[in-house]
Amino acid sequence: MNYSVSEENYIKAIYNLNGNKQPVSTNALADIMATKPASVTDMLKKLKTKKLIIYQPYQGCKLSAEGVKVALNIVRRHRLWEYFLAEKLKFEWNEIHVIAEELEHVSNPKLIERLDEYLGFPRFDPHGDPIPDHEGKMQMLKQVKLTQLPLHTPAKVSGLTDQSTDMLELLRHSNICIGTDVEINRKFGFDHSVEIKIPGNPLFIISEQAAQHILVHHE
Amino acid sequence: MNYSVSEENYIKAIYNLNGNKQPVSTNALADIMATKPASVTDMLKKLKTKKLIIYQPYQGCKLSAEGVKVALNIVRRHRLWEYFLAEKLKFEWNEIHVIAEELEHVSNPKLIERLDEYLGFPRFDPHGDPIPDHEGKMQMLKQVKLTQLPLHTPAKVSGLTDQSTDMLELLRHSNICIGTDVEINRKFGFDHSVEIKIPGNPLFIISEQAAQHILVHHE
DNA sequence: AATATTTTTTAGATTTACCTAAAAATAAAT
DNA sequence: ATTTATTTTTAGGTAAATCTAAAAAATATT
Ligand SMILES: [Mn+2]
Ligand SMILES: [Mn+2]
Ligand SMILES: [Mn+2]
Ligand SMILES: [Mn+2]
Repeated sequence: MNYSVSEENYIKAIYNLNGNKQPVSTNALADIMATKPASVTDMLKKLKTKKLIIYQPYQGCKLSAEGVKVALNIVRRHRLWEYFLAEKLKFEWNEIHVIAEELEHVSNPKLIERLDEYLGFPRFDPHGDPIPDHEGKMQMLKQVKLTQLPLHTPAKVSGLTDQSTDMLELLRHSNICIGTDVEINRKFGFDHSVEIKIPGNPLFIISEQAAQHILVHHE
Repeated sequence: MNYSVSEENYIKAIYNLNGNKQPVSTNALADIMATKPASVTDMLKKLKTKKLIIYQPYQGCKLSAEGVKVALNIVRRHRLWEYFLAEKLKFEWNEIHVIAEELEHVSNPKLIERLDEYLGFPRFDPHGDPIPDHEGKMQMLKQVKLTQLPLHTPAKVSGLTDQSTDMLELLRHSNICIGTDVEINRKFGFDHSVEIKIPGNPLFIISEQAAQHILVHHE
């Protein structure tokens, strides 16, 4: 099957709202899609007839098994293009998302397989999110929030729970990227801010608010 | 300005029918766009109000100066992506066109400039067609048919006037691609076939029929 | 010049993806 | 248990891009 750009964006939005697990409300979807609830209802009816979602009026919607498959494919395309943009075209990691929003809809299957191969089958995108393989499987890491990392324990930044422009700006200013080695040098009880050590960089402090959105993994 | 995929495809089609020089008929356009003349008329009215074409009912259409600019930009994107697909993703030259048809509409200007840079500012696409630079300028080669290349004159294959599957098969069998260095070693008066020399390859003969569709440039 | 043919445009519909305003269903508060 | 507020759906409409069928204009043929 082949889906319109609009259908694909809805499917991906439902997936991003955890619609493969819990029901997603019409309003939540309208909010994310920057559209009106009435438009969402129209689209939900359409996606239901295409058997991509499970939907009963007033009950919210969830992705069907087929819907999850379609969603994972879009996510795969999105993240592979993000990797390409960052790795090959040297875009900053905060610039890549908008461009990948467009590229993800170019749906030639052979193109994506060749791109994957060309990139060396990366398993994580530049934001640390896992890239589904051609079967939709993706590798998960056991991550902890930076706020919960024990003192003096070397770890690697592997994800972000806030990927807003403001957050990315802050991180770039602090020289933190996905893959950066970090360690907590000190924790401040007053505001729960943490002092970070990055090899080769001077020590610096980050707020609890920021640190709780930075995921790391260690051992 | 930002144009729809449909508008862009029409502009490019007009350009490909030499609509920057001669008027293009409604039927010719309908033919190329695989649509009905009535639909073409609708679109021509729209492109006229956007000042991309010069159009009077029953008189055909031509691109305006702005229309040519837009067209060259689409052609630039198309050919850069074709180069990427062939050079980096190792697609065959006959597979790349359809994919580039989609990619050309991803219209982030910085993306295209970065891609151009990443590819090393190529000036010709894998079919030998010139790639407009960011200002719309493109380098033209004085090409001659291989049949008209003088004996023992080193030249480079730079274009094809027949891009059929059969032609490709023949060329691939003979190790001829765009950019291949060739030289005519001998011409046979009987059937006007020519013996070709490619550095590092054994000599071989090609028919006049094939040779007249291969464009080369020399000096 | 009159007629026939081809080309192009208009008229009127359809589909997709939106919208606003109002009605209906659900959830929360009294 | 009512009333009130929130959420969601229906009803009806718009704009883009297509279509078919019919009318009009331009060309070609007698
Ligand atoms: Mn998108
Ligand atoms: Mn990402
Ligand atoms: Mn196209
Ligand atoms: Mn080409």
